[in-house]
Formats: sequence, structure tokens, C-alpha cells
Amino acid sequence: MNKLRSNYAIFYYGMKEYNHKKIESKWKKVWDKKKIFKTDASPKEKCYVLDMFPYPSGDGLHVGHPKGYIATDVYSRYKKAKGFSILHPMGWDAFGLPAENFAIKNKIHPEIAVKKNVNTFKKQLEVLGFNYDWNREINTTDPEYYKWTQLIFLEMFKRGLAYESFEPINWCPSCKTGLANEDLEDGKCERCGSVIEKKPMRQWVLKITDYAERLLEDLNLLNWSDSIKESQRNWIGKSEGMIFTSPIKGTDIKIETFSAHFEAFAADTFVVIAPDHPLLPKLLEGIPNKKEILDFSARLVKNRSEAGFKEQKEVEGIFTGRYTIDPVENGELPIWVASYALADYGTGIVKCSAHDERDFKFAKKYKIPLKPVLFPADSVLAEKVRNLEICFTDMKSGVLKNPKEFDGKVAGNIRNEIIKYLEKNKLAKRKTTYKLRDWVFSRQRYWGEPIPLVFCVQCKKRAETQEGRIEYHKNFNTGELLNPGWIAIPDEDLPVKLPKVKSYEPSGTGESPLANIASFVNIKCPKCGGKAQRETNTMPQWAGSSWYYAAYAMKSKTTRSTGLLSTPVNGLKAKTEKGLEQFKSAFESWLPVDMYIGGAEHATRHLIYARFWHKFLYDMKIFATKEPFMRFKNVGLIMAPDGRKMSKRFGNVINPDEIVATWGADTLRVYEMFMGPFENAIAWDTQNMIGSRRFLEKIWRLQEKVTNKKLEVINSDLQSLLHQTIKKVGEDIENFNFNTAISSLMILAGALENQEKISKEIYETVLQLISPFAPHITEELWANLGNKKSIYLSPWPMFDSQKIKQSSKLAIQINGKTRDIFEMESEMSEKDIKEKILDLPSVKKWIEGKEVKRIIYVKGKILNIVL
RNA sequence: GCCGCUGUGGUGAAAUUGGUAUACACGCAACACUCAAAAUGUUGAGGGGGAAACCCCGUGUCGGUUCGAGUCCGACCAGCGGCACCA
Repeated sequence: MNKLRSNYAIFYYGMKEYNHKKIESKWKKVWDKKKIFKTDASPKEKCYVLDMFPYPSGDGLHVGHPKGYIATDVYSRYKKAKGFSILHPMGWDAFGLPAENFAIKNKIHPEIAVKKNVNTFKKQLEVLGFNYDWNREINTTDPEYYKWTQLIFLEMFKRGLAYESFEPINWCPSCKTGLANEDLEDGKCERCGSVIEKKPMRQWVLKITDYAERLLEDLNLLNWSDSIKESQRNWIGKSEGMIFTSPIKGTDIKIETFSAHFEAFAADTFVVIAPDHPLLPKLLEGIPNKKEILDFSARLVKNRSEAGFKEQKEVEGIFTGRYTIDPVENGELPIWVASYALADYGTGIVKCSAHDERDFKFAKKYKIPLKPVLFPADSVLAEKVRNLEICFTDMKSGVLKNPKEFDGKVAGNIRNEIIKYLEKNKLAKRKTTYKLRDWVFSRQRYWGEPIPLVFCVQCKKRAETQEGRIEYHKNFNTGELLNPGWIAIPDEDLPVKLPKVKSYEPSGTGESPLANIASFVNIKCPKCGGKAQRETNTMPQWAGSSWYYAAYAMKSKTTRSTGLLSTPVNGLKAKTEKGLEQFKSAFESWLPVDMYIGGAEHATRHLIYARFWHKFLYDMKIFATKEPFMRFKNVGLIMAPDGRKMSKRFGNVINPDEIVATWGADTLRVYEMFMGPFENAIAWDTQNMIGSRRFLEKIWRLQEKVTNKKLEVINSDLQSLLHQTIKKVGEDIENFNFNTAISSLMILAGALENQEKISKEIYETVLQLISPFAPHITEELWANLGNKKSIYLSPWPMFDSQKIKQSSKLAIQINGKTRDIFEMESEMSEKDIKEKILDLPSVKKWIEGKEVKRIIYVKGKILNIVL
């Protein structure tokens, strides 16, 4: 009797049907009960496999989120079977604007909202059968977690790596908070899309620029994709150039100008200064129209801000009335204020010439003389450059005319000679600049880690009079006063807990909502006992994620119920055996992360910040490695079937819970890994999922063919295919080529289906190969064979290269075109093969009447006859 | 503008790294089973020509290197990503 079932399920006589619901829930319970996913307490050869932890938004997961998690799950299951001790944890990045905005919108306290959302996320993840060790779960909003975030910040503060700044920073008028450069996209707020304003504000800033060179250099140690490394290189933006020092005529001021394209230095005819350059007012002292110039400059700054700091088409400027005396004998150069000069790059002052597009445009507009010294090889073009019809900027291929020493030389070839020339004559010195800016680290929002600092007026006075300074009020190198009056909360008083408030909406005044809570703000100064106030800004959402990978390792000492790291805090060092150093052996056991998976959108945010914090902790000798993430793969997005990003806004979200209910977690897992190359963005297609389901059903049906009897005739073709597949699946998982691993498993399954009977050994091997992808169904089938121990704990099958047969087919080519296939017999010599082939009618027909010039034979592959 | 990545059937994509282009899967068509459908199985399929054997063309475009190029080199085109008034 046939029965109409759902349109994909099969019904099979004489065999239990493949009921994914029953199987999947059954095995999850067993795994949980037997604690098979518990991390080894003392790892042997370790493999740390990490997902970027999510921030638990209220929307829950869509079908695209688990792709990376499935991949790490497959990878870590494979590594486990290969005998590694694995660490594969999961946690929650729950501070920051997304969680807070969700909470405000839904009128729930962020803490409650986070708890609720974490539950939803966790349930959705658990359904997929991941091998996470939930004993190591972390949550950045847990005070037991963020006390360490605060501690690391304080250690940076105490070493002068955190400083108070009043410089204008990016301000998002809609999120009502200051932002770092990394939080912008195209001059707009990365979160809400509002146009950013520049606003002078009191901020805490981390000196990430101190690490710029190492962040750049150490990229070479990493096995990351080129595109991500390149993004970081662009972001750090190193350029090597020269600094020229020039006196200003009629004053005792000297200015410095930076140039990375100094090859045509002999062409400089004027100087521009940024309209917001701090030196400008001083420069204008004694100039009659000083006020006019300053007003004009202020307008340029305003215009720039209104244009969202993007390139403006029109260059504008005004003459300052001052001249520099050029160190390289270009004479007296007029100084102009120019709209395109940036105060915060290089020195903010530039020597200009005919060999820069903007300078050229500017000079033409204001009729400033130009004198080109660099020309293209093409004489017609060179003439145009000479006549100032076109601007020539190619410092590589251009030919120099001046100075005489370099006449006729190609600029790109003699860059080093020019550097030496400038250095030798003391005309300029080398200087490296970076586009990377220090990290604006405070937010005027509620939902973040409180910055554990206190401001004390009395201590400030004492700091300013030298005697009262404490160590961290002094810059190591210069002795200069640093953050006077700011006192660190003592380690033993950490965490500084986020107080409960009634209104956690941003004030918009540039003050954090915490500023209104007197009981939080007012405190005794930990240093002098006088009246003091707490810092009320909070940390950015990136703080907790900058070291979380290490927190998973720290959890080894505790159990689930005692909370994360509920040990006393005392600095980084083990003076009292209570600092971060007590975890050193755990860090040594597990760090660095061996395989890190996440979104490419973090290339210039989290992935830079975490490397910076890691390097700091490396310098503090807490971590033993220079880098946190040795290998990184970015997950290609799963797009909606309509080709757009999956988003609630477009109403095109596909919920994994529904997919799992109808098709099963195993099918979803296989499908997402089979879709295409891991790093590709691919549109979801529920239709296509049927192939993955059919594959699992085929594997299910194969159990009928299994026999315990020793098969008399060993099919050598099958044997070869099996070993080939073992080899391929292992290599493919290693390289994250999951799609081809699955296709080779499909080929093997097809071959097995054609067998009368299958030996138990072969079937077991096949199950093992599939188990990382489809853990539930393979566990069930494995148990059906009588295995008592989980397939998860079984060792990965070995392959024998001897058993992989070489192809016996030889492609016959005439002049490189394939014309026939030749079936070789074993033990044929090259000579035999050639003779046989030249005798084939299909070959004869081509060579008839022509001369065979050459025969190329590639063993076992190709024989090419050249006519 | 600069830098990086990618371009292969109707679709997602393979290709041992210079050696039989289109594996595997979806979809499609025909057939088998069925009263019928579903499910499953078998077969077919890059384009063009031909009754057929077979032939010609074909991996974004145009050139080059090579016995042989999807793969290497040069120029260009398109898409995606990063940076961008960065001197």
C-alpha cells in the first residue's frame, strides 16, 4: 500500500523510514547526557576553532547566520576525529548600540531584552546539533566578564595608551554618541546611516597608532585571505615620505611639510596649510587682514563638515601673506590656506607643485606660477606638460629634468638616490605616516562597560605640581603630564557595575545617561579620599569582543553555575596570584585561535581592534603569541532568494527553525555546505535543498545492503573509489572546500547503491566521512550497526594510497585536440602504447598524408601527436 | 582615481594547479513502476551542422607564450569589496 507523504519524504517497504525529527531530538539528548562535547581539561595537540560570537538581536537567527557555525562545527568534528583536543565555544556580544536600540524601541530594559534574546538564539543554535561546549559560554554584559575588560583598559591607561582628548570627533546626531573612524561608512554612521558631524568633545582615546607598524608587519604571519589583509593594509595606510623644514620669512617660526611623492621636489612653487591647522593663527600674527583670513578658513572648515567630509569638487583658498624660504632652493614660496589640506594627515602643511592634481587645479585657479620638472616619455605629451596644459603625476615612469644631478633619469628608478641626496644635504628627513587614527573609545550611551576612572580635582592640582604625580600621570619617554586628575579604580574594586537607571535613552547633550545618577557619579577619590566624580562615558561595543577569544580559555577553571571568571582581579601580573596572569597556562594551552570564521565586514573593525589588544597583552607577557587569529576565513553571505540581503526590512527572511522542522537539521547542514564555495555569497534556494535530502535518504537506504559476511570478491574499483574519497574529504575539510567534499561523497554513495551488498566496514567508513556534515543521521545508523560508542568519538578513517588506482584511460590528442580515448592495459610500455595508438583507425585518419613531427606522452594522462 | 578579488551551461558550481572543460546538485525532457499522481529509478542534454559515424565553434573581449591555456603573460570590458581632498 502506498501512502501520500510530504512531497519529498520517501516511503520504503520493509525498513524504518528516515524520521529526522525523532532521530535528531533523540541524539541531542544522548550527547548532552553523556557530555561528549566537553572540552579536554588538559589538551594534547590542540585545535581552537572559533566563530565570531553574535550580538543577540531580537529578530533571532535567519538561515544565513548558521553557515559559518556549521562550517566550524564540521571542521572541529573532523579535527576531533583526527585526534586533536578541540576548543569550540560560543558566547554573546551583547553590549552596544544594537542591543540598546532594540531595548529602547521595545521598551524593555536592555538587560532583560538581552537575556530573552540569548535564550532565543541559543535554542535556535541547539536545534542544529553543534558540538559547542556550553560550559564555556560567555556574555560580554556579565559583570564577571566585563571586570576583565575594564582591567585591560586600566592597564592600558596606566601605560599611557589611553588618553583624554578634546579634539573634534565624529558625532552621530541620531545615535547621539561619538564614534570612531571605524564606525563610519562613507561619512555616515555605520549603524543608522545618518550623516556624521565633527564635534569637539571630551573623549577617551586608545593609542592604537603606537601599534600601526606591527599591525601592518605582522599581517605577514597570518593565513588570511588576501582581500582581508589588503583591507587592513589600506586602512592602516602606511606611506613613507620626507619631511622638509622651512623657516618663514620675517618670523622665527619654522614649519614642517610632509611629502610622500617628493621625487619632483624641485618643482615646488607654493605651500598650502589646512584651514583648521593649529599653527595658522600664530602664522598670521602681524598680517593686516588676519581676521579676514581666519573667517575664510573657518568657513572652509564648515563647508567641509557639511559636505560630510567627502571630496569636494571645487578647491578654495586664500593667501596668508607669508612666505617660506624653501630648503631646496626653490626660493620664497607663498603660503596659502587651501580647502583640500587636511590638518590631521602628515603635518597638515604641504609643499605644492605642478605634479599633483589638486595643487595644479589650485594654482591655475589662483594664478600661482608652476614649473614642471617631471615629464612623460612621449614628447607630444611632454610638451603639453611643459605648457601646463595637462598635469603629470606619474612618479614611477616620469623622467626628471631638475635638479641637474637627476636630469634625464626615470624618477621611479632613483627614489632611493633622491632620498639619500635629500638626507645627505640635510634638506629633509625620512618620515612614515599612517592613515590609521587613534581609537575613540568612549560612547555617551548607557549600554556599555563603564569606564573605570574617577576624576579628582585635588589630585589634578597635585599632578600639575609634579610631586603629587602618580606613575601613570607621566609619559615614560617625555615625562609630559598625562591625564592629570584621572585616577584608576583599584583592581580589587572591579567590576564597576553598570547602575540600574530609569531612563537609559541617550541625553543628546554629549553626556552619558549615567551622568544623572548622583549615587553613581559621586565617589571618594581612591587616591586621596577627597570628593571625586566617576567617568560616566561607557566603552564602545567593540571593547568586549577585543579579547573574548581568550575568555573562553579562562573558563576552564570554573563550571557553568559559578559564572565566568569569578576570581578576584589584581592587575595583569601575578604578584598575588590573582591577576590575569593566573590564566597564563590556559592561554598557553589554547591560544592562538587556529581557525577563525566570521564576516568580512569586520575586516577593519573587530579584526584590527582584537589584534591591537592582543599585541598589548603580548607585550605584557600575558599572551605568548604575537597574533590572536592564525587562520581566518570569511563566510560568504547567504542572500535571500530574490538576490538581496536577507533582512526584516525587505520581508525576505527565511527562518532556520521552519527549515529544520520540515527538512531536518542534517539536511540544512549538508545543503549550506554544498551550496557553493564557502566564501561566496549565494542566494538561498529551498528547491535546491532536495538534493541534500535525497543524498541523506540514499545513505539511509544503504543500510539495507549491509552484510556482516565477508564479501568474497573485493571490488577493486570500489576499493579505489573509497580510498580516494577518504583522501579527498579530509583534504577538502582541511581547506574549507566543503562543497567538493560532499560531491565526492555523493559519487561514492551512487557507487554503493549499485552494489548487491556492502560490507559493514565500508558502510561504517562512509558514515564516519559524512558524520561531520550530518551528525544525527550518521549517529543513528552507526548505532544501528551495533556500535555502543558515539561516532563523534571514533577516529577518522585512514586511506591507503596503494589502493587508489591510476586511471587506465589515456586521452589521444592530435595537435592538442582530443580525438579519442585509449584504454590502456596494465604493464604497457611507452613504446607499446605509441605503436598501438598510431595504428588506431581514429588516429590514422588524421595523420594520413602528414608528417608526425613529435609525440608528447604524459604518463597515464595524455598522448599528443604533433603534425 | 588607487588597491584587491571574481568572470565557465537555464541555475548553484567542478576541473588533480599547464594535460579529456562543464564533475556533483537543482531545474528540464523522455521512459519504467502506477488506474492515476507523488515518491523512486533509468536515460538524455554547452551551441551549431549532419540520417548517422562524425565535424566545426566554445570558459567576459582581443592578442601572446606553449605540442597543449578556464588555468600563465599583456591590453581591455564588466561585477563585487576596501581606501579615497591621505599630499
